[in-house]
Amino acid sequence: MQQESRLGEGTEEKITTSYRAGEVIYTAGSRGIAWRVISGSVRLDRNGPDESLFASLALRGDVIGAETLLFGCYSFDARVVSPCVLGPWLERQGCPSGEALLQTLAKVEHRTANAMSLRSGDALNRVRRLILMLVQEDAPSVPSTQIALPTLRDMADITDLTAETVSRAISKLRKEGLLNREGWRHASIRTG
Amino acid sequence: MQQESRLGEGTEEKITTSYRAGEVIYTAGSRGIAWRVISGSVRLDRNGPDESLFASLALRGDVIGAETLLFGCYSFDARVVSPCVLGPWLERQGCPSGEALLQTLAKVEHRTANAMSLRSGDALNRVRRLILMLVQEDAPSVPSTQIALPTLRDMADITDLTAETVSRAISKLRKEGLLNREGWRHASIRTG
DNA sequence: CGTGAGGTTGATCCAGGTCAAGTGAAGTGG
DNA sequence: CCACTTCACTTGACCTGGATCAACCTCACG
Repeated sequence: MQQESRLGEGTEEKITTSYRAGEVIYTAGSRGIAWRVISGSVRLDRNGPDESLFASLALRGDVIGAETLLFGCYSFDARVVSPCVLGPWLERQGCPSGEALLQTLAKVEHRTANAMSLRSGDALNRVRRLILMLVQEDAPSVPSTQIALPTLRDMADITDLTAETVSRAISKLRKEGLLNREGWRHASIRTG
Repeated sequence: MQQESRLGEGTEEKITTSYRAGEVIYTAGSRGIAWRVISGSVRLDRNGPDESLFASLALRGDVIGAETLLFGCYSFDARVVSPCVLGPWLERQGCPSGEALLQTLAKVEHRTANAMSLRSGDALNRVRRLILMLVQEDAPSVPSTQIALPTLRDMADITDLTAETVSRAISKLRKEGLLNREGWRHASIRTG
């Protein structure tokens, strides 16, 4: 957790927290509040008996840790995939409204379908879909935009490939012209 | 949809509907209510631009079609994987309670993690996990139990394998002794 | 009984896993 | 400011698990 800032936004004041790539936001079993992803991306992992397994990917607008309102603690580990900003969800305590919950529920189901699609098809398309997903959710409808790429390890976990295969896929995407390298682990993407 | 029955259950009367394997419960875009899965299993598919893609698997206790309360129509296709019984969810209309929605939300996130785990590891373990998932959710803590196996096609879609590979995996599981054939597309499973 | 959909099994091929040997960038201590 | 370390990424060579293609079998149902 790097910084906290108070931003006036519309009529209400919001508190947000920025996280850097690789940071742990929370771990399963610990206590805390539910968060909304303002920007960036977060991976949720189920820490199974043996090791930690990728469970799903939260992007801008998604709510993470909602189960804490029910169980009092988190069910998953949350780690930053690309630098992100979080804000508290449902600041005013008490019984959350049905409407907000229904929207969150619909979003989670959509997110599930997206995550599953990242594990179908060949390596090149999985990685392409992942990168487009990260960009489009962050900055929709811009012809060319910048992105902070996740680590190969994260992309490999998400797509169920190896880091080597992801690296090769990204090389191909660069040759294709989808990605242009822009410094260390940053790229610009052609979305047109 | 094969039959409707009214069952006294506790103090309240419930209406349930039984579906046979392969039946379509609803399609994306159509109107209807939200359902709770009483038994059996249902696959939800996103009908993408090209073809229908597996999005997630609903088991006993899961709610499907909740998005209809928000959008007025379904977002996914729902098809029966193994014979199932559904009941309406939130019979009395109006704003659903926060508690019930939170539970449903937590269940969906759990379901996502389960579905993702069916697309990790080698073919044998994916199929094994799928079968154990279908059994455990249906009849927990029984040493040996019966199961109506889904079609190879369904199992292949869910695990992102081919039908041939699933068939070979099931043969191995039979040799292992996990599965015993009991007639056409039925089996008993050793859960001890 | 005949037909068709689903399941099984074998042979072959290749995408991606695995192993290994680099390279480049960000730090770190002198 | 510069060695030195370290971690992430890259690239090559090889091998294997599962896809693909094909032939066949089995049950359910009309």
